[in-house]
Amino acid sequence: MAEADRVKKAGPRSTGRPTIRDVSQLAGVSRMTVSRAISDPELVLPATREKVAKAIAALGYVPDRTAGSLSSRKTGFIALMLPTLTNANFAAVAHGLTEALRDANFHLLIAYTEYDMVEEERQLRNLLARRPEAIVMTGATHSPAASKLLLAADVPIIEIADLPSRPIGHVIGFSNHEVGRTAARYLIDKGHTRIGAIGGTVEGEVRDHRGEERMRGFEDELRLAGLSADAVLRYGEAPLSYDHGAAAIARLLKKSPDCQAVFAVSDLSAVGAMMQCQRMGVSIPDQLSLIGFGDFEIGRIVDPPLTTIHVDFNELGRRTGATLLALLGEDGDARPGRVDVGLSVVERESVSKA
Amino acid sequence: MAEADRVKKAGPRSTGRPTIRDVSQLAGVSRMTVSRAISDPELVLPATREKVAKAIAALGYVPDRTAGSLSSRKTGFIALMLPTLTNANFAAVAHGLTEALRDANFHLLIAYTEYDMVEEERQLRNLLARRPEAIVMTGATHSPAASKLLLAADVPIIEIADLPSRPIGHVIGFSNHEVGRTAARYLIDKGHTRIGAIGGTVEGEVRDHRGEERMRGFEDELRLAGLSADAVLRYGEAPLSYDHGAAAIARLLKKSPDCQAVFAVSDLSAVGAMMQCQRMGVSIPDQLSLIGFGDFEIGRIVDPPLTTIHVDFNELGRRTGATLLALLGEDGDARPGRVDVGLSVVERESVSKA
DNA sequence: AACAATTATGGGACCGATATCATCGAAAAG
DNA sequence: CTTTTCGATGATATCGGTCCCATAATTGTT
Repeated sequence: MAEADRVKKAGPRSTGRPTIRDVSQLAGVSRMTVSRAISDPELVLPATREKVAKAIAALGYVPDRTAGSLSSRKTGFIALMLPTLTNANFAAVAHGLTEALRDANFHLLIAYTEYDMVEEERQLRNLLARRPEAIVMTGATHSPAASKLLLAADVPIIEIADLPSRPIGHVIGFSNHEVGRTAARYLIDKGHTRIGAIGGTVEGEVRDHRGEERMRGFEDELRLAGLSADAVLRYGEAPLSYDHGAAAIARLLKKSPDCQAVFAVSDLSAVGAMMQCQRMGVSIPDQLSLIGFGDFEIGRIVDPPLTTIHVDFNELGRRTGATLLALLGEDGDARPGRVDVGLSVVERESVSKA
Repeated sequence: MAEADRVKKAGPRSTGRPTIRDVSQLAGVSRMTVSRAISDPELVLPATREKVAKAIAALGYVPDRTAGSLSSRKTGFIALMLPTLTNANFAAVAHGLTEALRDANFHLLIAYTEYDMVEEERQLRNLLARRPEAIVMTGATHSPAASKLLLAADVPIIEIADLPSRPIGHVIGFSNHEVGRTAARYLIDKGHTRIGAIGGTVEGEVRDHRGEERMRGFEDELRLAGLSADAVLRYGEAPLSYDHGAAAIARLLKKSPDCQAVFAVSDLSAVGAMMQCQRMGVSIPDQLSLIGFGDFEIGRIVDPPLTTIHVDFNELGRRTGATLLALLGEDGDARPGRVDVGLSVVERESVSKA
């Protein structure tokens, strides 16, 4: 019988909370049996399992995963790096991921970069100290040091919401460049020729790389169509919101009063711009067409409803979760995958008909 | 000199990543010195510190907090239980908290109940296994088992966004009952007598206890004023959003066509209701006054701007963070505190003037 | 100068689980 | 009836840090 376990008392550094040893002593079995009864019940006789369950309930025992993690070298953590949580789409990703990982008993460790690469690196280091079993990064632009840390981490890495040409690991995303191009094409197809855009990357310092990518795609498509990109305005800093859009559109229209159509890199800016137009007596879509990005709920609510480019962030979160589960499950398919969840134009009424 | 540390090789169960032992051997000091150089540099001579720093950089060493947590019995985790992340106010709380805890090197462990008490209990158990140093619960209505778990956890507990009469630990919140009463009083003051409300708790099964509390406060105030609470409609289930408000207001106006003013337990429902009224040709505020709760950004955007009840969730998150830091810092003031962050009416234009 | 106090560092046990291998009894195979 | 196989359980080392106490070196005290 488990003699060694029966006599051992809690050491001086113990927390006082019941441990697996207390359970084993009360149940009259070894610690290993308790461990198995919890994490792999089929290996234990039903009668034994019952005894253990009783002891657990009697003591109010809650296993310590910190200890378990150290021993098994599996922490059950997934690191998720987001620009911010106060953005419905990123929140949706986090939500979808949590959902997908819930039953596998993984926990998400979320960190926010606030669109700052230095902060990203700092946060990454903190995250790494928790020994996550996989890392999910939003975007694909990292500092050299951060890239090095990621490579050295030796765990699956998934870059999401982007489609980098030189990815570090797996990719589940969409092309932000294509978003911009699609927006431009859409406005061009509607017959506009004086076309502008508002986004948040001030000259010289890029914070929101994905937003900047959308701006570039937009510009590229304009040029391809032989149109001027003069009315593409970069103003303010991420995170972009209503106020940004309002200020940006005011500037833009002052600079380029003949502008017929505008792409906003975020629906939030787009809506802010819309409000500002109302205040300035600029009618949408009659005097100015507006297309956004992100398909935020608010775009359905405003009047006129906002035409926008939709990406299924929920799907993105779910796909990421499923990939993670596959990666961390059985064998761990090592081949880095690349998934493009695509995008689509949601036609509503903020763009004038061709 | 550290002879024992110099010879020891990595064991068979090692991950292969550099450990503190590798650093100590390369730097020619003991493990403890490395540990101190990292977490308490003042205890180590600058020259030694330098040697350690070099070794750390050379190896790309990242400390393992799992091991550190086990040993020090300080995990650096704060558990945060939220109904959902896809709600700007809760996201703001999470954001504010993260912000406040960032420099103290704490990590937030977030779990979502989806407004389900059974799920809350399950999530709580999972959270507890991570040995958080404090637990932040949204709301104050828990299952008996959950309450027992919380009590037994033996760590500071903060209940937020509510003002329970029999709290488990610290409280930082506001009275949801008072929110309802304030809304009712406001509408009454504006001269309305046929007053209704829409909220999401179906008869018999309460999911959103805080929302239900707001409904009750609303009803209580109506009764106090000698008004009928017949037009208080419970419909649908949390989480409440636009569609809920739209459906609910349609029902309500069908049932009580003479209703003059309506309180929605959430701005999201209120905005949905507003849209539905537009579709039905009911003019706001001329034919129907509308007041919401939560002061979501969208309320500023819609037309007419939504009158609502504001609670500073940001402040709530910050206060919670500060309290946590104090609690986990020096001495750990044991007296459970109680903070009411209050509430205020944001007068906009969705309520007709008296 | 002798002794106490302080500072810098090291040695070893320990935190609470699980990996791994050993053991033991019962059932299956020969 | 022995030998092999298998299923259930146990003993022990180990994961990678930090706590606690010991020790050596330095500084301060009278």
